[in-house]
Amino acid sequence: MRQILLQDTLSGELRALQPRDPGRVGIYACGPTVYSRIHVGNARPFVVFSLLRRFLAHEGYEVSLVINITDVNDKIYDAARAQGRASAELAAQMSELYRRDTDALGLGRPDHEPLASETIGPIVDYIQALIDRRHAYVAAGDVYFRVRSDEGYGSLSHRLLENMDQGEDTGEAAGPALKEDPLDFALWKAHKPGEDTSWPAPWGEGRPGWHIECSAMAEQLLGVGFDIHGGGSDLVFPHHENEAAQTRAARGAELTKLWMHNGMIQFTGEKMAKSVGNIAPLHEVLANTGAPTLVMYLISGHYRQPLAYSQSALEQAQANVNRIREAGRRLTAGPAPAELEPLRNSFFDALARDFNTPEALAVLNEWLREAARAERGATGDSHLREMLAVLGLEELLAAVQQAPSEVRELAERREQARAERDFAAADDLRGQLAALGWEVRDAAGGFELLPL
RNA sequence: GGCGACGUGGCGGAGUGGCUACGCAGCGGCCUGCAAAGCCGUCUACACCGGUUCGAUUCCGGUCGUCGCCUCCA
Repeated sequence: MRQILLQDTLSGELRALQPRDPGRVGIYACGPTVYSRIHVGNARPFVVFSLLRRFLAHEGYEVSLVINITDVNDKIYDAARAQGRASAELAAQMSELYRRDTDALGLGRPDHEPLASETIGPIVDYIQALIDRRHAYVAAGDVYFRVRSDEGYGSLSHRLLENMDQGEDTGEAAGPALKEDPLDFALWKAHKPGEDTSWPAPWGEGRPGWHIECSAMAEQLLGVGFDIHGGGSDLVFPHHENEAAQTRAARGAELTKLWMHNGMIQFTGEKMAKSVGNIAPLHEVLANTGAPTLVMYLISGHYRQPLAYSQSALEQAQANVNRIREAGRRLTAGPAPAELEPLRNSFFDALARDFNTPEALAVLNEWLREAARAERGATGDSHLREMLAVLGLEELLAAVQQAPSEVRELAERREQARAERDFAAADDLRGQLAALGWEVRDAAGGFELLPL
């Protein structure tokens, strides 16, 4: 087992992973709010944490990955209302599409995908605990968290309360100020006319606020003080700051041991976001590029850095994917040469240093070069298979599909023409093959047919 | 304004106090009927200005620029 270092947002430092329960790692990552289909930016944390899980499993850990689905939220009410639909129906549909869209990444499902709407009981209990401990108060059916009652508030996002731009909508029209302090945030929102879902609670009918669901769901599935909490860097404040505060206040313990945040996907110079409108829907991109190319694109930069989205970036990823695929074809199934072992190890060492996928890919390239250089007869593919599996790119080694017989026949005829040095006919047959969607290559012992 | 991060060669993108990252593109060569694929070799760097140091792209300070958060947001 390698020592695994990860950048922790709270301390701002690289920290060694030391699981709460030896050999077992619990990860909670914030998933989408389901009011529309997800985009490439939303896919980044899904991919990062799915691959991190693979790497940790590779290193011998038993991993439990939780990615939640927020299915009760203002945006869902708004979107459903605009479409004249029930909010629960919209949320259910978008949840299903989210699963389908992320399934298409080919990385499998998280171990748990809790829904806010199915965790109401624990959420209510959580809020009650906060009220009992005087960290929360009821105001006209709402319940608010008393931010100044948490001494640690601001520590995760590294900001001081006095520096906070208390971004309350100054809208006097917003009604009477229910909060004791503008910094306080809602744990529970009283039911309002026009909202078509609500649940009973000791302080009145309503629904949970955004942040409390994560504290509750994470605790339900992983307990307090689990190993890694992740999500996009845009969630550090206020979402994760609030989660941390809630758990500290309710349980007297830290929610997680390590905070891990991925950088934003940028499109047209700024963060890809629904609110900006610069969206590339995941399912559309996947339909065009295929999963390996998109995954390659996402791991071509370090997870903490911003990553620019563009056609040319996808083309680069496509080229990388093709090169690996080509290289894989020249290998044979079986153990890799012992002299390539150091490179295999360097690959995983790179991932152990804050999940440095670009560095790992550089090592993988070296492995490919050495494998090609050493190529005498047959080089085993075991290392490559192992490395690609951790990156979620195992399908690059899938066997090429067999060409249909009529295609093979054309290729045979072309071989014949070449043997007779009738190159005009040979080139014509190559054109015919291309028209059928097959590329013919002259190989050492004959020809090779590859789908275009 | 506050907080956090970043500015690397034509492009993408790691990393390091002194030693080729890596990939794409380019260039030269090998292979080849042609092509594709592949192999070998190779050119373009560390925003700017100071400081520390025998030596800085790498540490410190400043300048300029960019991004994220401070409001829903992966």
